[in-house]
Amino acid sequence: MKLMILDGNSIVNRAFYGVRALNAPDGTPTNAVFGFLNILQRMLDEHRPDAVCVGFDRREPTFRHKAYEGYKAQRKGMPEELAQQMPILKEVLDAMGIRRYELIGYEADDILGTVSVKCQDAGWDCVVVTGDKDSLQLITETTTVANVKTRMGAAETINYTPAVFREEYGFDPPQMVDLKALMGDSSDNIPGVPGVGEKTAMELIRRYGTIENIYADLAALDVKEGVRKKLAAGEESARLSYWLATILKEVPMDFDPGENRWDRDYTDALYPLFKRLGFQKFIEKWGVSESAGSVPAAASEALARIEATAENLPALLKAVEEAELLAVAFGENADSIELCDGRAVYTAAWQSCGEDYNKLLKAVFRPEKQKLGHYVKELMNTLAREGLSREGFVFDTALGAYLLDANESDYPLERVSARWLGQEYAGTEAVWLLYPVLRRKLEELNMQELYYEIEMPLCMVLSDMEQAGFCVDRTALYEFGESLNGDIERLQESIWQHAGHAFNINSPKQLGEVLFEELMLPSGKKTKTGWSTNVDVMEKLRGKHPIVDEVLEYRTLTKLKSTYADGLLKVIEEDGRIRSSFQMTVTATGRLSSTEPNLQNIPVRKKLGAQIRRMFVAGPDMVLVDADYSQIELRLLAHISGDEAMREAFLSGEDFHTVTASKVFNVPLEEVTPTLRSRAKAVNFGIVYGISAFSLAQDIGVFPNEAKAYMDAYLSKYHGVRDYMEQIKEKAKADGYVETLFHRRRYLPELKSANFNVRAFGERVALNMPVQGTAADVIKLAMVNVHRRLKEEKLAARLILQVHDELIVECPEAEAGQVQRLLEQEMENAVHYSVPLIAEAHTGHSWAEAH
DNA sequence: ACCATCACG
DNA sequence: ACGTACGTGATGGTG
Repeated sequence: MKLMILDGNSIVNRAFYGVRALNAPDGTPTNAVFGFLNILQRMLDEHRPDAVCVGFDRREPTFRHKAYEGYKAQRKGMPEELAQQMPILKEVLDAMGIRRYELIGYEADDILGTVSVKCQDAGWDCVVVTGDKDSLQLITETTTVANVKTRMGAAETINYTPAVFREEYGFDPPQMVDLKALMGDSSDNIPGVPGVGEKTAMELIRRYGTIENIYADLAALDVKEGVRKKLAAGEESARLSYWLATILKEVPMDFDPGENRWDRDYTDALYPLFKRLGFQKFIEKWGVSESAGSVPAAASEALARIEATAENLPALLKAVEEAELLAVAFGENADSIELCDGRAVYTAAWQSCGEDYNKLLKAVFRPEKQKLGHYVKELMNTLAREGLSREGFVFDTALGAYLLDANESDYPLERVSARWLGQEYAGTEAVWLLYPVLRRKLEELNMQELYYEIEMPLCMVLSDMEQAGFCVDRTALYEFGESLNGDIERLQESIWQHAGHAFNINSPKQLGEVLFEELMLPSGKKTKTGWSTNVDVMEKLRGKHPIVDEVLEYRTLTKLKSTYADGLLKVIEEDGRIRSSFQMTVTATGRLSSTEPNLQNIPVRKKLGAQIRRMFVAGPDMVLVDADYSQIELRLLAHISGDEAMREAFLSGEDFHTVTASKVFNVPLEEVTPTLRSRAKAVNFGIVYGISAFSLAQDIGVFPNEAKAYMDAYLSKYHGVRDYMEQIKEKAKADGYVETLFHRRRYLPELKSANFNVRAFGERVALNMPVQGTAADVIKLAMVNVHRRLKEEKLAARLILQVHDELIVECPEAEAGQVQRLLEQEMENAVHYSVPLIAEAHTGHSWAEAH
């Protein structure tokens, strides 16, 4: 028997912050209740308990408050919007027939602790569902803790058993209390030991087990003197924190797990209540009906689930053989696999199948076997590691969901399923069911070419790039990092000298105090949480005090040191290469992004930073070929807007910014000065972003009325651009979205906002996205074509990096000339528009040399 | 977890 | 009168 108890306050909080605003027909906010029910539903599906109940905090002070004034001092601050939903949630639980428990003087945690022990005594298993980490101390062999996190509506949970906990923390669950005694908990105002943070605390508990052991003989600890001092000073605080963090397991309450049995035995009150709240989704999903009484869950007819065994493996292989299409997903490390052919969901694990498991994999991953997946590029990477073929994927449900709405931050299968199927299916069953739905939607939006000719083939290209990686000269990078130390130290000393005391220069807060309160530098305005100390502000203070330049240089150097020197050294692999991941479903415009590490923001603009690119090199006997588009976004703007003057400017072969300057400032081409050219350049870029005269003025350092004059001149010379700007905004408002030339779409809910700023933002995006997005489409298409040609022409060259308008290929020296031509050709001919696209390639032994 | 800052196109 | 350029990711500090 299994009982599930939820921490009502903690879950409702997660739900409140994780679910977008939602209201009942009468206007009452309901997002927290709605989110709570979603999480409840998920937990019921996952754990299938026999009994369910919920514990709540009470408003009254608890025994902890009485002993320690500071305890949760700030928690009165429950937002009004949430507070009004608490009684509604309780009403819902009552109507559902789920018991709730609250006890004056105690917290929900103490109820959870007590219930978990009573379950154990009664021979029941217990699942504790909470959003806080505190309850992890309750984990035992019979009590698991399901820790819920919400990320934009989707709940993710980790089920902690003693083993899972130990794996993550490196000590046992009861020691969670010791950990908290040392590190404290700012959200509960548990002080911990001042100056000891999470890292130190974890290390101490791993090594010494408990605070008792630590304080038994402080002198004997093998720790830094500073830490010993802090521990000594904080002993009293640690012991208080230990007591505060300990969850009670025997609060005075009658509790019998059997009395909490629950089998969706709703009361008559539930239907009208859900109607009132506008919870149609739950009425349908849970089969709540007017006539009420006990209604069983509207369990959809789930597919048969077949687990591979020695006996049925031949049958499973036969099913694979016969299937024309299979949805596939891997378990961890490809040690297990799940398949769906629309008739059943099959699972197989290496552990139970042994050699037969490999046989099954070989059958599934034959190139001609058509497959569906979720995040296919990741599946391909796994397959490459396992030495299996990556061919045969015809659809990626994550990629489909991204093209249909690029505004989501990520695309977990459950969420995609909920959105497009109206139900939270999981695993390969979800993939199987999503396929026809998403395919049809993509057709409706004219996205076939974008999807099947660009995004799907790109999976393989990116998978190859991720495996190839970029060779980095470790020694040179290390030495570069070391060479910064002296200057950083010198600057720090001098900055402290000017301030008259030591402080953390990396802290904007402390720096702001020094600059604007102690040194009284002029009106360092701009604030959100304090003084702004960013470059723009600091540049204006130049010459007012020697500390200013030093801080700016300190910033430059520490950025290079921490992010690029130290940061990149950490991720160089055994073979001397750095392997980034390219994200296909992140940006709202269609660009790729690069993570862990980000290789799309390696310095180049400033001299010192650009040194880093000398350490990005070709492998032995290889060279790098780097090709980039020249002003692709402006060329696309000329094409998309149909502006004849702009088009001719590009066709003339003259420098575009110079031509623009000549038009805007009304001077002959040959009289355009560098200043004029650079101002025209700023206007060109500003236009693409939907800039205002104010910001342009800020950017190029003139008065706003002057900037306004530039923009007016610009838009009258390039009046097609002006027309386009007006027309695209109108269209975006009418349609609710904008799109690229390949029909990549971005919805713009911002345009309907009541807030002026949000609306204005929406308008700028309406201008920018079609341009930036088309550029993204074009280079992606070029990548697919380059990849195909390198293969066709049997070259050893391989694409290793894309930086939005730039492609980098690594190849044997002998191939360089051919590759250079191939890159330029494919990039320039990916599309043919009314303005030619120009790409230039260079070869070198390092990125710096080839760029 | 969030902010501020700064690196890139 | 508003508040002021599009798109990203990593780091260090803070509560």
